[in-house]
Amino acid sequence: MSSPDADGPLADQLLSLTRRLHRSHKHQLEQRGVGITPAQSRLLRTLSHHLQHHGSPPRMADLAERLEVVPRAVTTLVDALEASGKVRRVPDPDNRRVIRIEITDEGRTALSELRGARRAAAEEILAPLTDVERSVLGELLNTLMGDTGSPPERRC
Amino acid sequence: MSSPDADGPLADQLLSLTRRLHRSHKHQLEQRGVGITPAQSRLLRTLSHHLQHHGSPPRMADLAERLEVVPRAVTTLVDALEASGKVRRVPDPDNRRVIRIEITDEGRTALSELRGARRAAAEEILAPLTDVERSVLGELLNTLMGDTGSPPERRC
DNA sequence: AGCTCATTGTTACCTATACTCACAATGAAC
DNA sequence: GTTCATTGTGAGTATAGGTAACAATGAGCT
Repeated sequence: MSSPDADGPLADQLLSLTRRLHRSHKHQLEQRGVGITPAQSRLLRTLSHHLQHHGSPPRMADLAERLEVVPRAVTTLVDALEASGKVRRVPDPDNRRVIRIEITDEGRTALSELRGARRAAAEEILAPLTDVERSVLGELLNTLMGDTGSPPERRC
Repeated sequence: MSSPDADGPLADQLLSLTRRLHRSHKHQLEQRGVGITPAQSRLLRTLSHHLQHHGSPPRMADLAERLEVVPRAVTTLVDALEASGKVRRVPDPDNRRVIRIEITDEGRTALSELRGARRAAAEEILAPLTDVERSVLGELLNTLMGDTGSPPERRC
């Protein structure tokens, strides 16, 4: 704690930086005509990630936990993605309350376009950094994001 | 460019991190009953910063540029801050188009409470990092935020 | 003078994201 | 089988931002 006052400005810069990153990401998505918003993009990637690690498509609740939002927020996102044919709601045969979210072929196509958009946005923001600096930043972010996975509704 | 594919996940982590930071900041502001939103908090700090560096209170357009939003977005924020007595709209005697935004005593009080909230939010998020790591992160962020100050309306 | 054009802030409206609350359907436990 | 927990969603709200149109003002030019 040699300089505790530095954390405030540090937080400010972090927020400003990510504001730019988010804007750049949104901009890239619009430019490329992928037709999805940043939050939908994040959901699609989460979908793919879950499938790789669990084999089965996630439930709405799984997505909510992963995205760190309340389940209700996921509904809206899935609504939009389903309307544009990127995902499909599939009822779970074992438990009629749950809905599995499957990615469609169109969704997979979007995912790859999306990867480009995300990379371009990252490149635009991270341009001033060398490869070494990027990996250092990556390490720091890994440390920061490592453990705590507390959803907002369980805060307090 | 030893591993260009790393930028995508890096961007993801950056965005996730700031989602948490933003949420924590909001949470802190609510807890302490400061009665302002994160965006208003940012405007207040910008106000103070401008005053320190220019001596005179900023115009709406100055704030918009500094915050990297369109002028219209500033109007809403100043509306809210003025309604709660934190700032004051003062007409410029030299140019009747411009409005100077002055911070009130109540606004200054809010600023100090706000500093605590921001620090607490930063602390909550940055907890896993040592002092050295924080300064490294600070350096990286300085590099990233250094130059480009392009407002959104001038993008493209 | 007057006429044109740029600047400045704002009114009105729209979008994206995420929240809370209430609720219906379902499963689980006693 | 009545009670309780889980799961997803309808309805409504708040925050943050954007566009488009506009009125008021200043500046430049003839």
